[in-house]
Amino acid sequence: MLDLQFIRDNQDRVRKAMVDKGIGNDSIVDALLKADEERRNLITQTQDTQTRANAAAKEIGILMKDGRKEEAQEAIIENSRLKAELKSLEDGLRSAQEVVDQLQLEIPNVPHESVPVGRTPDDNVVDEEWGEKPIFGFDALAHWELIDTLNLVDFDRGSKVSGAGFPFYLGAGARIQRALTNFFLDEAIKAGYLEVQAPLVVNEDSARGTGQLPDKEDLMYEAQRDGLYLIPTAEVPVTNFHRDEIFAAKELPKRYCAYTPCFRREAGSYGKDVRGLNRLHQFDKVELVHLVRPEDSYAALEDLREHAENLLRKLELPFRRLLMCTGDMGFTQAKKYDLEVWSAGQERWLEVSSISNFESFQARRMKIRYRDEDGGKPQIIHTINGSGLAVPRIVAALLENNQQPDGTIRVPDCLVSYFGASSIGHVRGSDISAH
RNA sequence: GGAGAGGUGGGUGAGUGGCUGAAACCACAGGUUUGCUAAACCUGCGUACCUUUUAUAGGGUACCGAGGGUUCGAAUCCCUCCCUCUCCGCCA
Repeated sequence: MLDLQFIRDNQDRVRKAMVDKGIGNDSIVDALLKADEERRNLITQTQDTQTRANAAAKEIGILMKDGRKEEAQEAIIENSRLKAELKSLEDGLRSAQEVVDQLQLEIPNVPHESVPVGRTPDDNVVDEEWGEKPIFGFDALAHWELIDTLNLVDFDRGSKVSGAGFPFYLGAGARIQRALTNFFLDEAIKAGYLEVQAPLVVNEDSARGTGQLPDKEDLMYEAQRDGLYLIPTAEVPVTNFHRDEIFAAKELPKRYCAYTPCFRREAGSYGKDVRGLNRLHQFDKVELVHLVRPEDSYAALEDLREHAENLLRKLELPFRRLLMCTGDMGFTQAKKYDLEVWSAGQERWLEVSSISNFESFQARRMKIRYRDEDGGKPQIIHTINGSGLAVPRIVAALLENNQQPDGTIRVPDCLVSYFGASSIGHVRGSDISAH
């Protein structure tokens, strides 16, 4: 949510943002400004009337105390008229306010000046590629084939028990995910993040706070009876942790890491895009969240990005970084990077991290503020978050990139102690034969 | 799930219809003074919005869990909802 004053003062930038992001149309801005003007007019009138009514009520109190009953009675009658007037003013104000509130939620965040203008994913800028794509002397398999051979994941029974996109992970398949999760958390803790375990369901206010509502209901599973949503990412509970709070300046920055399963309803496309571990309705992820002063947010964005990239380097996975264009970056972001990992069996890039600066857009909705050392009014903070990292796609890439001629999978050095072995399926089936 | 109690400013906590945006204390910030692992005293100290032809300034309105209602006037009375605590039951 953008500041109303900002929208008033920067109409052109806001209109351009909507065009560049390809969201709505700028008649919303006109409607908003008109409703806002009406709202402010009504506020002025309403408050003016209230001032008079308050004065009258006070006067009546004094008259009553002095025992001047008749004068008081006259004043009461007089004041009743004011009250009726007030009623209609308030009704008008309420509906004007509703219009403003609703339209304000329909205006997207303004992209940072460094963000390329573009319409489609093709307009995203590839910032950097790192690492060597592996070259095999044999036919490289896709991870779903490797998974089958090594019996790491059971998709069919997942479908039976829950539905498509809810797999069971078995034996080494389960353990490699646990190893990755622990590795990610430990790295984050080393970097100074505070680990949190968050609720996996949130209420409507929280979903609105981080921008999942309104309009993105379809993204989330809903427990309607209890008014709760399954979290699509730990970003939602972790950022809302500080909703409606005012920090002292010295308390910032706040940096949190959280491992949670993530639930996504998104229908998505069919075929290869959703094959295997590429796209699931439930997946594990470690999320990183920063709450910072406004002037620090772009440095924090780079810091988080660097952290996530280092994880990929340690995992020895080739990856590239995309700077997302205006049309592909989303409603709430001011600037966003995607990290994509090379998956050698499928010969495609898989998104494993999305790192965004929301500036004050989320924090304004959540009323997360801080007070500067100099005192003065509380100011809205900035929020940044990013994955560090999404687990199943890392597994997919790891399986595909590290497959060996003998059918085993090499485990990267950084994971060996977490995983407890230097390869998966070294003795064919030994990990899972017990099952 | 059953029964009861309660939700006031950063904290504790007064306040049962008008002079209370809210006492007091603590915490915090600034100042004075004495000086020595600090104390005493003074002052300040909620948020949002509107507005004043533009100010680290003034004026106004709203907010005492949330939303409605009664009243000329509500933190104070009524209704609904949410939350917290205690006891009982159940339970990883």
